[in-house]
Amino acid sequence: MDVQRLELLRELAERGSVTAVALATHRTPSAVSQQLKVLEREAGLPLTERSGRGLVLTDAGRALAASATDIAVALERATAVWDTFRNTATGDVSLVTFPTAGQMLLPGVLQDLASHEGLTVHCTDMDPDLSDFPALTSDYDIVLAHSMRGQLTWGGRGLTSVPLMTEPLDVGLPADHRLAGRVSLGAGDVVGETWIGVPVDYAFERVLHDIELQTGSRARITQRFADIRLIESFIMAGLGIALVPRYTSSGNQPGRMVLKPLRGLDSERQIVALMRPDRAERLAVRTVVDALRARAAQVQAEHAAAAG
Amino acid sequence: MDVQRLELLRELAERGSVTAVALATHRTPSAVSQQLKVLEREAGLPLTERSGRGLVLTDAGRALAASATDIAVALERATAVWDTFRNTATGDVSLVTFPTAGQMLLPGVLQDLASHEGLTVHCTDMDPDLSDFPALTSDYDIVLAHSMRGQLTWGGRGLTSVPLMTEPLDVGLPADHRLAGRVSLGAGDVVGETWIGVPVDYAFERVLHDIELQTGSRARITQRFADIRLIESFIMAGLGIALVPRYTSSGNQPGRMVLKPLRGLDSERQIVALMRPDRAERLAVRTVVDALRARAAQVQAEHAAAAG
DNA sequence: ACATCCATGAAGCCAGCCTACATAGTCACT
DNA sequence: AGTGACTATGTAGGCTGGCTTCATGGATGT
Repeated sequence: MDVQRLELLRELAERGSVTAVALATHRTPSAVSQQLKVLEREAGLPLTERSGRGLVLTDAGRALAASATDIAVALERATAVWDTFRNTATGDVSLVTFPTAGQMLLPGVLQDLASHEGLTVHCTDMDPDLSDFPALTSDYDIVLAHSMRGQLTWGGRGLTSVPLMTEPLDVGLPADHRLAGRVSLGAGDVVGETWIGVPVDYAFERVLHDIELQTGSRARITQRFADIRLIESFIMAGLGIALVPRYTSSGNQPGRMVLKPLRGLDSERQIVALMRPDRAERLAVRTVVDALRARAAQVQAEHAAAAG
Repeated sequence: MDVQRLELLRELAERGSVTAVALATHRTPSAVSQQLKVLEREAGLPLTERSGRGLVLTDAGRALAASATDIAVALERATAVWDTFRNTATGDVSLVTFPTAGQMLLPGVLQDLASHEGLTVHCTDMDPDLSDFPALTSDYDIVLAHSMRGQLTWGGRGLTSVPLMTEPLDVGLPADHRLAGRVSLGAGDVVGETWIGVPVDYAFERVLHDIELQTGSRARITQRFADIRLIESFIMAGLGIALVPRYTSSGNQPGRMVLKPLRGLDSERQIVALMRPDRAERLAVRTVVDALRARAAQVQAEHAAAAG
């Protein structure tokens, strides 16, 4: 009963094809195929079966892959033990973020982690919503993901999820807008405005939907952008209003743009760190996550202080 | 980070010497030493240190050995998964028992397990109290142990313990004894008798101690035997009375011996199956333990019916 | 001081896992 | 229907890594 082989089976469960597993583990497909065959012979029952030109796991295969995860967790916990004894979080940690969260958190996090000799964090950004967050955990140690409240798409898949912060979505207005003097806005105040939206199927869309549901009117959306800077430039040009994540935006720009909270709506997003459970056990990974949490708390505190 | 090596470290933690580990794992001491050295180099910190001509684990070594157990548990759980899918508990299970429990349970258990093709149970007996029950778990899958209530010497050591039954300790009397007509006996009734005891430091001794404590008198013990049959033969010969485990003894022998419960005393022993946690996960082992539990319950039920 | 018991080092053997290459089945597109 | 791309999987051979054997050195006890 070999751990390496079980690991291969788990990779197969996640990635779905022998070739993908081979790519990910720096081996040839032949090697993977051979090892799986050995495992199957040891098990004494079929773990995979062909389906078209690929192959899929049997029930037994899936069950075994699941317990392989437990083994991986125990293993990583063991290495975390000696990392703790050396008191050094070392190694490489890969992280993928969506742009806004990265801009808000990562510079500070990397500065905070600079003191950790031997700990290298590799960061990449990837468009949100276009990418399947859970799937990314196969290729990155940490995936910064966001979700609107209530839609807990992950966690069910056996992934570890650490909440970092909840960020309110405000309404961004030009500074000379007729509503710019208000403290907060309700759905009725804003539904008639010209909106700058996000691409269809982006998560923010739901808040606009809620506004429409609450008022019974349709919002007029003329532009759709993914990039927050682009949206803000349109707001400041007086071309419309938009939902803007409070901490991520450039904030109130005196004379150009103001942010107003939405009331009576569930208008905030959860930002979480998403990980495969075994990866989450690594001391280096936990160290980075802790830094993320600290930084997120700091950002929230700063904004609370500024508002109060 | 290799599982095999961690396993070796765990064996070292249990057995205390490289040579012992080598013996147990069918390797040469040199091989063990080399592997431990590799592990140490990987860990980047000392896991063992010399002490006299042997060596002992450092704190880090012990911690790592402990997490090695978690890995072993996860691993055995994985093999249990596929055993479950094959629906066959196969392989060899080794068991060591003290004589009385073995006589009471094992014949029935082995009969019950005869239907399991490919499951072989190797049984051995060993003198109780003389042997250190927890230590035996290194060499046997299942250790049948007994303890008096309140003395939970094991469990603390990270061992898995499954209770099988609690067996009352009765007083065995010759059939023509003056107390033979009584339903039950108190400490005062029996303390003045001539006793046949067990070797000093046997667990039963505690009940006699309690009797002495309760009455303030000393019991007169003239013979000390470990073997229950021998004790019974002395009772029937009218040479004294003794504590007799109710289910294990030959029971009431019309015209020769009667058993009377002790009241007002905590006079019973716990019979448990003691296992290393990883071994306990094996389906074959669990199957045997289940059979033991069933048999034990049956024995208790039969006696309850006979008494009622 | 000697015998003994321990851990460990060096040299060499061998199994197991990998790569490279070749084969066979499945699918999509013409 | 045929061709090409893509899938998994066999076969042959090389290389790494863990084992054994033999030898060394320190610690203990008589």
